[in-house]
Amino acid sequence: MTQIKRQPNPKNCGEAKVIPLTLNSLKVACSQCNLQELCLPLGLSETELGRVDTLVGARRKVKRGQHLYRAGDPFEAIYAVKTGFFKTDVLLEDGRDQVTGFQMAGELLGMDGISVEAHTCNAVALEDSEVCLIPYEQLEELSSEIRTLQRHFHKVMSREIVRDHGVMMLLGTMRAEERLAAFLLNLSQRFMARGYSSAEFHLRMTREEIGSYLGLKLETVSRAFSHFQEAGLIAVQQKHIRILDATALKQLLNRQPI
Amino acid sequence: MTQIKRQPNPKNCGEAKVIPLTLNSLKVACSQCNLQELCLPLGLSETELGRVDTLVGARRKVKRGQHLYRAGDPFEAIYAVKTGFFKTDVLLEDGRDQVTGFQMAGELLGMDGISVEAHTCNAVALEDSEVCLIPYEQLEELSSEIRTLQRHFHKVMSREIVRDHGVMMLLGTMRAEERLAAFLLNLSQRFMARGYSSAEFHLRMTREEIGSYLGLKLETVSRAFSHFQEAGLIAVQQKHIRILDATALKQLLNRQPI
DNA sequence: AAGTCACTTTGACCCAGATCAAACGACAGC
DNA sequence: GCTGTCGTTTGATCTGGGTCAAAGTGACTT
Repeated sequence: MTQIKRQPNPKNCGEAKVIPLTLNSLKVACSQCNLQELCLPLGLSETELGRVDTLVGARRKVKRGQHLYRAGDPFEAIYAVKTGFFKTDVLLEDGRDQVTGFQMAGELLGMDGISVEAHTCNAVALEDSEVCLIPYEQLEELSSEIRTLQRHFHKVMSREIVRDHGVMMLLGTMRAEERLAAFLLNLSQRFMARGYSSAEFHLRMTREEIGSYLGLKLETVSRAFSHFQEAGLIAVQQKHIRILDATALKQLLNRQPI
Repeated sequence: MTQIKRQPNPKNCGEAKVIPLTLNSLKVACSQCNLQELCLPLGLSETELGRVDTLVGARRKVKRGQHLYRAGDPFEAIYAVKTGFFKTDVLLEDGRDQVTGFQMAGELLGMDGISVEAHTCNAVALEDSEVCLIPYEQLEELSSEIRTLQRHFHKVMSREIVRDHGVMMLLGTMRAEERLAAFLLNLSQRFMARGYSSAEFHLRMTREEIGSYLGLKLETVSRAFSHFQEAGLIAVQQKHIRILDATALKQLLNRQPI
């Protein structure tokens, strides 16, 4: 039951607290977690799951606006979102930045850090959140013993690569409204997979963050929302979204630009 | 010394031949390969390297224009480029496609296939090429025994994720000439790492393929090349590129757009 | 209750890059 | 050598989305 040492942090603000593992918190470790079908332990047997419980060492609360990790932080663990919502972003030297993804419950964060043993992007909570720490050293150890875990971890990383290809596609070939439609449908589908409504949800991110992710300016995102609303595809009120015509949204994607 | 079964292929054209492992081909397995410092076996000991030799089962020649694999093909192996040059691309239902990457000697191909046990993109040789087959089942097996190999494989996948983030950045925030400058500098650096000139090289891909990768139209790519040439940054003659002022190219990237 | 602040919407205008079109160059096959 | 094909360059024009600006909308503070 290893607890990851907190990284030393010059400024003492904006950082999250590690919750040491107690009998109480163990109750929500993987074998009892209702996210297990979406998360790392997918497909493990009862006994294997028991061993993964010993891997997931501690949980950590991250308040809205706080960083889970920052680019440059030493890489020690990957994180599974237990509750809440995160964004990851990359920062260029010249100040430009881009949101590379949004993560919700059951999704993993931090795999970018393995390559150079340091995180290469920032992870910020968009609402009060809680994550499970998965110390990487131990994950390696356990996954060399449990083949299913190794296989599944590889799949998770591979899925991340495939997801990134999808974003590249979106950024490289789609027009503004297609990008937003794809984004909404993707969110909708992920909320559904978690048992929430696929038709009605609350955006945790600002128009600017959506724009950054989609390679658009916030005004363009706002205009696209308004246009979708006028066309009767969705109902928007600030961050509250209701999808009225999912089929039409999907058709927007399959339309040839020429 | 396993040989991967060739996938059944309806059309018998455009597919590559598997070369069974012979005593002769063994001479160029990993332990004797001058690419080992760029490829999968990086950082392995002598004895570990010997075991990896038994993993890399066969090589396969792929002629220019042929597919190494296609989206939808069952995933059985990843590939290391031995010689030559590849592109990978994704195809959307509506016919739009995008190049997601270019791969040269020492680089790995096919990790996108792990996630759903089928390839999710196409890999096409841009010149006559040869790849080493790394059967995935055996890679899993061996990497659970050799910790260094496991670690290194994770790093390779993680590096792919980080690379994709770089492309997302490029597509989401950079202007046409910045994208092309970034592309040229990246190629230059990769040629250098392989012992070729970083200042002078031959593009294996068309303007259209560059454009697809960079989210631009081929005309825009061509115009950017011409503009770089007028500005004395490079000399272009068809696919032959000479970088005259790498510093200026780098400065193009660090310039604030506002 | 009023003020502040962060986010969003909407309008007017502009420009980078797309589109359309035509000419040009390189190379393979006959 | 000629010819067809494919890729590239260059010009002219158009437009989607960026930019700039101002007003609107909550939500939180005092």
